[in-house]
This record gives sequence, structure tokens and C-alpha cells, in this order.
Amino acid sequence: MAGRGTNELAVKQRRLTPKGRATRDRIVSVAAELMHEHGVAGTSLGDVQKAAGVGASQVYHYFGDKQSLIRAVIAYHTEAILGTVRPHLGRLDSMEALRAWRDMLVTNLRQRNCEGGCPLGSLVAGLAEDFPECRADLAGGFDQWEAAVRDGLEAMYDRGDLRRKADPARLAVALLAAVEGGTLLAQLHRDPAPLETALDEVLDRIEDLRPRRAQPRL
Amino acid sequence: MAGRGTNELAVKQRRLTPKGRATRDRIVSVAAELMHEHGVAGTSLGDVQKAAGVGASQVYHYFGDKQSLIRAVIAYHTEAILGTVRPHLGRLDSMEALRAWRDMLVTNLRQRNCEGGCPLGSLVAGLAEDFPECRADLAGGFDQWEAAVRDGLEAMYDRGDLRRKADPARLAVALLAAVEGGTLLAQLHRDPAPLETALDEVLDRIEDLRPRRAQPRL
DNA sequence: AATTTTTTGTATCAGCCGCTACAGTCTTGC
DNA sequence: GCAAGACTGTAGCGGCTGATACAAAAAATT
Repeated sequence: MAGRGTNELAVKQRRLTPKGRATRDRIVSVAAELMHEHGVAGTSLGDVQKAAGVGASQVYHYFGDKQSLIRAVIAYHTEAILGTVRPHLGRLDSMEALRAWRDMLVTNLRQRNCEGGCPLGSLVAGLAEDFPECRADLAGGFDQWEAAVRDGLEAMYDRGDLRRKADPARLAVALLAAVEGGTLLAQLHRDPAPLETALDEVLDRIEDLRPRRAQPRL
Repeated sequence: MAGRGTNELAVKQRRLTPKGRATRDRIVSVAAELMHEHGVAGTSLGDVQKAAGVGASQVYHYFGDKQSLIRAVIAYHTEAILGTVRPHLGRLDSMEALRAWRDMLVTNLRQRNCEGGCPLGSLVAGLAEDFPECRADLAGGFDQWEAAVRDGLEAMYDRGDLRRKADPARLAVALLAAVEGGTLLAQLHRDPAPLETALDEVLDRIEDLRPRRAQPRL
């Protein structure tokens, strides 16, 4: 075990200077945007190089190959989404917060003219079958996303805002599926309406799962 | 207008011999399978040629370019899905039929080890932004799918199986989104459970929208 | 100031891709 | 049977892609 000193993760820099980190970050964010707009397969490293204003050697200096860059992009988008699902104040632990979250998702999509779809979801089809490691990364990102949504629903459940028969874990999966499916249909039709409808129907179901009478004050 | 007689749809054959049609169909079905498994970008025309046992010239004889082949593949998958949504007997106009439809979707996905996702949905991300005509084709396919589902729900509504406040059109969109989102999550996790959950939650909502008392016999 | 390391630019390669040209074979219609 | 046209095989082209080699510039470490 102590012998293989030379091959420890080829591309791992011992240290990055501030300038180096800035360049690396710029490559990732530019690649993330391009891949969101044109898909992974539709984004060549040459495109990334031009858009980021770097040479070919930079990309291979900071990332060993295209797959490593893709994984960095997945991490970038995952971080962006998680930073979005936990808004500044609290979590998704009330109907108001859930409705506000819905509005934000719809607004975001509309601002993009429904192009690109979900930054994470639109990468799934192109990567899942031929890049197992990327699929695992994406699955991990969605797991965190789902957990964040589930936490809010469980908080509502524990607080008595949902009936006993409600299952926060299942509702979280249904919500996430509505986001992805609704976004896909919205991207197709260039119209946010399907996303609104899909989310509202699940949210209405959650609302119907509130206790029949307002829960008594403690 | 009468002068341009030569360029009328370059690849349109005056007639296809039985052999020619067989070859053409083989190319489409092979391409459909490959693109479902590896995505559009991950399927080269060379792959299609090898798998179908044809030369390069055949593909360009029956389809002018790759985009035309892709559009034929979209039509192929659309047909397959529509043939699935209207099962032999009736339509999706009862809870039993809806639950059976759900089971079929889950079974289909499981038989494929959750690989490839939805034959139509998995093409969206890779084509929507860079191939407008393909996006339109996909949108058309989804419209027909949605209409088939909506027809069933409207039949239930008209029959009095759903309360007045229920909206079949919105429920159809929510169902389709659950199919697509659930399939995407299932593909990611290599587990049909998310599809089951997403569909069941929407179906439970539909079931909750039945009249409070069983509707009176006519 | 010297030296090591990080960062960047340029030039280039081998391979695959979509696509075409062209010649040959088989089938159809008369 | 015999032209016309539908079908098929091979060979190859230009362009792009991911990836590499190599050396110079910039920065950090000593």
C-alpha cells in the first residue's frame, strides 16, 4: 500500500494559487452554463475553452479529462439547487413555504424561457447509461435534494400539520418527480404551465392531507 | 412556384419495394433501440449501420440526414407508447384501468432494469434546444399521450366518478409529469420505486376526488 | 536572487463523425 | 426480355473532438 506514491490521483494539485482557483472556477461555471443550455453532448471542450477564454491546456491542467469536468459541473449545479431549496429563512416546513418554493421554480424556468430544463435532470438521460460515475453523482445530488424537501415535510408532520396517514417521505418523492416531469413538459412546450399544474396538484394533495380541524394550540 | 420541380423533398421515394420498406423499418427500429439505450448523442450512424447490418448508403437512401432518422425514431416511439396507453379493451376511464396502467409502466421499466428511462422523455434534453423540429415532434407526441390520458379522466368525470371540482385536464398533466419525473428518478437510482411512489400519490389524489358517496345508479 | 512549482499559450495528433460519390446488383413495370 | 429505377457495398473526404507535447511566463518558496 505504501509503494504507489506516483499515481495518487493524477490531476490533484498539491495547492492552487488564487489565480489558479479563479481560472478553475471560471471553467466550471462556464461549462455548467453551456451544458445546461446545450446538453453535455452538445458542449465540446473547445466551446468551453472559447467561452471561458482559456487555452486547451488549462482544462486538462485542472481536470484530467472531460468526465472529470462533467462531475465538477454536476457538483456545481447540485450546490446551486441546494442553496435554492433552503431559502434564507426557514425550510420547506409550511404550505406557505412550499407555495413560495413552487413560485420560485416557475419563475426561474420562465426567466430562462423554459430552455435547458432542470440543470440536473437534463443531464440524466445523456449520462446515466454510459457514465456510471456521473450517474452516481447525479443520484447523490438528487438524494440531498429529496432529503431537504423531506425534512420540511417531516417537520410539518411532527408539528401536527399533516394527518397521521400522510407519508412525508413518499410526498417528497412525488414532489421531486413533479418538479422533474413538470419541468420536462414545460421545456418541451416552451410554457411553464405544465410545471405549475404538476406542482399544484401535488401541493393540493398535501394540503388535503392537513388535519380535518385546525390543530389545537399547545 | 411551378419551376422548382427537382427539389421536392429530396429523400422521398416515389415508391418503396417490400424489401426496401423492410430495410427502412429495420433501420428505424434498431436506431430507436440504440437511441433509447445510449441517447441520441451516444448513437452514431455507424453504430446503427452495424447493428442493422446495412451499409452507409442505405441510411442516406431512406433518410436524408441524421435528423430525419431521429424524427422517424420519435414517431416510432410515439406510436409504441400510444399503442400501450390504449390497451386492448377500453381506455383509462376507471381507477382499475389507471392502476393497471401504472403497473404496466412499472413492469416495463423493471424489465429494462430501469435503463434508458422513458423512450420519449429521455430524448427531450438532448434535442429540445438544438433541434427545434425534433422538439416540435416530441411535443406533438406528448400531446397525443396527454390527450389519451385526459380522455379517460374526462369519461370518468362525465360519468360522475369524479367530483365537480376535479379538473381532468390538470390531472392528466400531473399524471404525465409523474410518469416522466418518476421514470427519471427510477433511471437514476436503478430502482422502480420512485416511479411507483410518484404515480401512486397522484392516483391516490384522483381516488380522493371521487364523490363522497358512491354515485347513484342511473 | 535562485529555484521550484504553478499557470498559460501554441501547435498538433489520431480517431470518429456525418456525409457524399460512385459503381454495382436486384426488382419492377412494360 | 429489357430498359428504368430501386436497392446495396465500398471507399473516402473534410471537419470536429478529446487529448497530448512542449515550452514559456508568472508566481511562490527558499
